[in-house]
Amino acid sequence: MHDLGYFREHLAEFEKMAADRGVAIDFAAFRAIDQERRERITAAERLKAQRNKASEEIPRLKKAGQDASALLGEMKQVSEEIKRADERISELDARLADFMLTVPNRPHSSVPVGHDAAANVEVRRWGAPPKFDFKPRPHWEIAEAAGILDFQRAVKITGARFAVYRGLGARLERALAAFFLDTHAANGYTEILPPFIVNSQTLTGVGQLPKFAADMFHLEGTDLWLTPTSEAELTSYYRDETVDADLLPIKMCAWTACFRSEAGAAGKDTRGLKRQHQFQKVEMFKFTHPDRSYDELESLVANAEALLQKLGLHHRVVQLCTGDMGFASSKTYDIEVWLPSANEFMEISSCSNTEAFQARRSGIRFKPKTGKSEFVHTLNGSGLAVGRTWLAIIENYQHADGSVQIPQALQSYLGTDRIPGGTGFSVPG
RNA sequence: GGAGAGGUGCUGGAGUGGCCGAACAGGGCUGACUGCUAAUCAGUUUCACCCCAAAAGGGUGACCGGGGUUCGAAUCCCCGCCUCUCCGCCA
Repeated sequence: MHDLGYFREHLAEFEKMAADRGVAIDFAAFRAIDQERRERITAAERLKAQRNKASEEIPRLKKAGQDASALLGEMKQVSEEIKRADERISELDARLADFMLTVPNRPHSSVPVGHDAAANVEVRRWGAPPKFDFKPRPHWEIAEAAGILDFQRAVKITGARFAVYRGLGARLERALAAFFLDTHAANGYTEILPPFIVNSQTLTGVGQLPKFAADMFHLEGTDLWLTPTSEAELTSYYRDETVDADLLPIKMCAWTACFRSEAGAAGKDTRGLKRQHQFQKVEMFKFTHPDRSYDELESLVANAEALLQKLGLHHRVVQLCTGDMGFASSKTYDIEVWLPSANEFMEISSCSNTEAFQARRSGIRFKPKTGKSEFVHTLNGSGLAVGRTWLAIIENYQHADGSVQIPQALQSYLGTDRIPGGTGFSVPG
């Protein structure tokens, strides 16, 4: 219940947040429950003080050889009353905790107010769309013809929204992940290889639970889930710890598979790699001092953009408005890469400062030189979504003959400068 | 998966029903003292919640987590989680 004081103190700001994000939250119910809880605690604690006094009195009476049975009987009554009161208090505690866990983070004052993506603001663009003297094809056509991607057999193995990468396709995925991780390492991020399965507490700490249970894969009969993003693992790395202030900022990166049930996305992006149940992502993550977190957000975005620049991919940076931001975020920049076949931009990275939202839920503090320990700020950003980068390369570097040119930065990882085109539209056996 | 041992404060480690928020040692902090460092001496050292306008003060709870027994639980009982040792199995 250590969030309670913080919550009460900022209630007005939370109400403003709900309006800005366009979500309905019953704050009146919160106030009523909070009020009753306090009254019950006061009453219960009075009884407990009485019980404690009697607990000193009883052995004294016994030692003096006096009869304590009257007091014993009275205390039995009191104990039962205490038990009933405590049960009601835990019930109220649970309701307050549930309530607080479903309230999203407060947006930073610099975030544009709006209820949907229409209110997002483009911050900058880099590069230009590639020019084709033929009609550019979508990546699934090119890739299946080239024999580097196979959806048909993925259906056999698992089901819809899964993919099999093959030959240079598989190697391109691996090359991208390695290129990303090596670049991050050079920028001072420590590489982490975490578990891909996480427990409920880890997911609650980042804000995925309890609200978004339906968007994840749950392992039946356990408290475990397939991770939807390594942001969860990286946050929980320091869960319930107080880190040394001198260590901040702590920068980490991780390559993992990510799993999303994509509930509610039926019929959306059903062709191609864009929206899969399983995809790979390299994540960048920072634990920072509260005074530095917005500077660190800018450099985090710059680190992600630099990857696209080295790959020569046209992209833009968009600042999300209040209504389009994620549950845990105070401020988010999306990076969107150009997609020739669709003639539009596609999200390839999302970089957020959650301020102390996740740190509070996860109990991550730092101890300053003087004074009390404080919550750190946590930042996360894709650097980058590997599958989406893969498809962006296939589409942006395609040739009329179906072959794909490989950007310079990737050639040593892939061991070739081009993926040969295929003639048919089905993957060979 | 089977058998056993165990989980106490910043750390090590006592504590088997009331005198334990917790001995003792170490560490940290404050002060004193000694050219400096070191040593020595004295003091101090958790967090959450409730009452109180606030401060001062008072109170409640917390010895892995959750239940139970009892007037009273770190201590007894049950369930769970985790760690260690041995055996089995396995990439």
